[in-house]
Amino acid sequence: MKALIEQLILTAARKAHQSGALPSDDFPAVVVEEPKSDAHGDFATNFAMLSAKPQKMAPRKIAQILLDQMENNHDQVAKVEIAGPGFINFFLNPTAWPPVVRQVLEQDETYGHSQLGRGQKIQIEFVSANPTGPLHVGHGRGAAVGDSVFNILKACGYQVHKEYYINDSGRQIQTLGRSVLLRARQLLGEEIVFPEDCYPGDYVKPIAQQVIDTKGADFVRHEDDATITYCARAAAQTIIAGIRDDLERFGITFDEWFSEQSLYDSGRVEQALEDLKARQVVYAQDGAWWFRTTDYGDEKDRVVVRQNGQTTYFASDIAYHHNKFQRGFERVIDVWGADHHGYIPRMTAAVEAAGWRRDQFQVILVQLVALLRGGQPVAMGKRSGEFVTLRDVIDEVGRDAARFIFLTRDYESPLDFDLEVAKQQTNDNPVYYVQYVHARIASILRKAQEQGVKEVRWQAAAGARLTETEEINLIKALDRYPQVMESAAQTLAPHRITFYLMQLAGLFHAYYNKHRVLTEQSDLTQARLCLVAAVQKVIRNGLGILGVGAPEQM
RNA sequence: GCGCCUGUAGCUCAGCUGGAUAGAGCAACGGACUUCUAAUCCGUAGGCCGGGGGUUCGACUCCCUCCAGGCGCGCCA
Repeated sequence: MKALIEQLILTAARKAHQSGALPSDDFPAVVVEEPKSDAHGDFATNFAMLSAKPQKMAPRKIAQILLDQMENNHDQVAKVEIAGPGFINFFLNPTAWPPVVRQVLEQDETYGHSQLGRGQKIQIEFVSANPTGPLHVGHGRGAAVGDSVFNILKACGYQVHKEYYINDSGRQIQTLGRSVLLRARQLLGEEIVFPEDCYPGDYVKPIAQQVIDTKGADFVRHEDDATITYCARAAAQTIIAGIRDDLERFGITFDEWFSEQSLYDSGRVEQALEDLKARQVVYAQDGAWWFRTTDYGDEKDRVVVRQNGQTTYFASDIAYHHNKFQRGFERVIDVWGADHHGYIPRMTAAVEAAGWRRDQFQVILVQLVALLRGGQPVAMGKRSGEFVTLRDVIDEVGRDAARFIFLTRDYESPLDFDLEVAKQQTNDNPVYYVQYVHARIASILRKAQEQGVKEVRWQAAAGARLTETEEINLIKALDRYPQVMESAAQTLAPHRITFYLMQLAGLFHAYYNKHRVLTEQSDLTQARLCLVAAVQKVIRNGLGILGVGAPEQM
């Protein structure tokens, strides 16, 4: 509907220019918005105001010229008027709205999809938690955001690939191996003071037991590199399997699990470093190799190969990101925890130094999550050895509530996740508010069937009976869904879908309480059944984007 | 000290990349179930958009500055 108004304005402007009424053909981008106040019509544009400068004319005068060109030859538009400093307000004919319902019903699960992305290849990487322990709530937020952004981009015609990067190399993993080894020896009765830098969590114990069971007690008595490496690999494997399991339970699967170690094994890290050397952006100093990231806006240069010859984490990350682009992705999106924001400049440098544009690399910085129970903070952190895992949260509050809550906030703002609130089935916890709409409509449809309604089919004549204010409001909201989706894709903002759904749900509940769908008049009943069926589809589609289920009953 | 994020109703947050009189939920108060699910709805009340400057027809939105909170500033990952 909005597109129609945009066309109307642009056409009028062109005609006005051709007839000489407007001197310039330097038109601003047509921006059509939906005014907050009904008094300002269904749609409004500031086109005339923005044209004031290029046309060297008063905004209201330009508006009048455009109006003259529009005539009133469009049956969807009832009235056009000039208001305030030069807004042009459009009032639509009430009959313009009902056909939207038909469109929703026809497009069904593809309603809201678009070709915005034109098949652009995007890689999105998220979670990528180190395999040194189970996932916590912070990872859950990143997972919910990443997966939802993936869904949005996919729906908007991008070719998206989602990936989990496994940090299965480096010192951290060795530390994990040592932790397992020491735990194993403790299990065998040895008195060992557990070192500060090792992982104290309970999840290490079963892994240690498993090593003892498969390799025997003698194996773990030797603390040599081979033994540690074995323990590390075994632990990482087990933990990754657990992570994968938790994510699946959270409704998330990846197209690819990408191993850091594989970058070393295939020589890609070395290759990436050679590339940087060839491009003369690395230099040797103090026995280490430095990447001149300051050339690309970083505040200091960064080490890629340490004095001791070992590469840094940054080095493999460079290799990984180069690899992403080499695989043909035109855009790369990383979802990181806010505590990693300091790495953006150097990663951007790495992308740019290798010849890609900096705007091809985007980082979604997800702010931290504070876990609460009844308003009181729950102790977190791996070092404390005891923490609430993502799995605990899913088990306690449910997958749908958890995912929805993670997306009820812009990811740029910090989130308090209160377990008590998440369990409550009140409006403090709007997931049920939205799901309830779906269930309610399902119930109406069941009831209709019981009453002998064979099918729900759109018919224009009957559709014209949708004239109640609440019905028009609902249809307008349905009409807006594709735009919300596109704006969510453009700004990578899944929470817009969440808020849209809450608003749509509110409109439906208001309608439901005021009007009956199943009436004595069969054509009116048909029209209303079509309307609510359309609402149900949009709710289902939207919840699907968020990774939340749409129940038939509650 | 420097960088990033945040600051909007008592609380939790939106505000559609600069639009008209700043919105929603919770909490408070008052109402609505013989009806398709009351996990719902209707109404009332609630504001110096952290402070101060600037940009312009117009600023919660953009720029500068100050204040407050969170996070980050390793040859760690």
